[in-house]
Amino acid sequence: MEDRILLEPEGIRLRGMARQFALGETLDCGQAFRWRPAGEDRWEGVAGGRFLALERRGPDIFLLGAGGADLPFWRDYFDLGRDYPALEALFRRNPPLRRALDCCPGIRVLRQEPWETLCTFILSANNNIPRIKGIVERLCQGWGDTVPGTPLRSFPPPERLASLSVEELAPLRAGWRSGYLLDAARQVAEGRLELRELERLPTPEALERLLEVKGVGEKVARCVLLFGFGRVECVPMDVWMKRVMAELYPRGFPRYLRPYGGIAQQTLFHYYRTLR
DNA sequence: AACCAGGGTGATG
DNA sequence: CATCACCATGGT
Repeated sequence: MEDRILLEPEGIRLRGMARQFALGETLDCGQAFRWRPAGEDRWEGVAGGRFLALERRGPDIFLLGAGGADLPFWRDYFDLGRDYPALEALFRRNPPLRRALDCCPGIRVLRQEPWETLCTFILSANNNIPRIKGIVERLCQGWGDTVPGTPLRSFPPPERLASLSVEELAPLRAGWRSGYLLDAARQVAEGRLELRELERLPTPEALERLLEVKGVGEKVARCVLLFGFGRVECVPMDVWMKRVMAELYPRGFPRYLRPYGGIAQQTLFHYYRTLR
């Protein structure tokens, strides 16, 4: 894997990884909300306070503008250390998953920042993806920090939001979710919720703690654990996945899939949501 | 106009 | 534990 990661003047080249990194399907499949298309096989966005452009060139993926100092961050964010080809081989032993993979291979599960993930999935409750994106963008534009070299802004830190009122958040047009957002911000800002501490906890206990945040139920908590803490065994059960599980896996995932249920889920979710 | 959207809460059986 | 109205907003 390391031999595929090359530092070049333009940025970081991921040699031969296009096959295991479908840009559009990964960046715009409802796990992250700040990436936007910027041309053929090109996407742009902000994470961790940094701007990044991704581009597919033939078999390679380029992380344009990223240097050696940024590599550790993007390696974590894009889960570059995981052997996705091996995972795909495992998934292909399962017929429903094989059908989904034949249609849309290369979907990765990102490991985003816990705070941003918590907020965006609080905002996702009974909401649709385009509108979630709009709310998140307005949140960043309103209270985020500038990102060098771009008109974009970073995701606002908890302390920035903790001092606000629901009235001040009205421009977000997030509706009743604004109150939940503020509760989370205050818990984190006041040290009552230590996201760094959750990192260390076993998944069931981290889940319990997340459920204590207002507006966070089972589904949102599992999204946070999966997309923000890399707990790839977590399977968020939204309306789509409930249908998929009822129809295709009435007895749950087979045992060999369970350690990676969250990654399997993301491909199944995308397949059955877009192509049904 | 009614229904839906990667749900959650609080109040009822 | 299961169900249900309700929540605010925007799109069909």
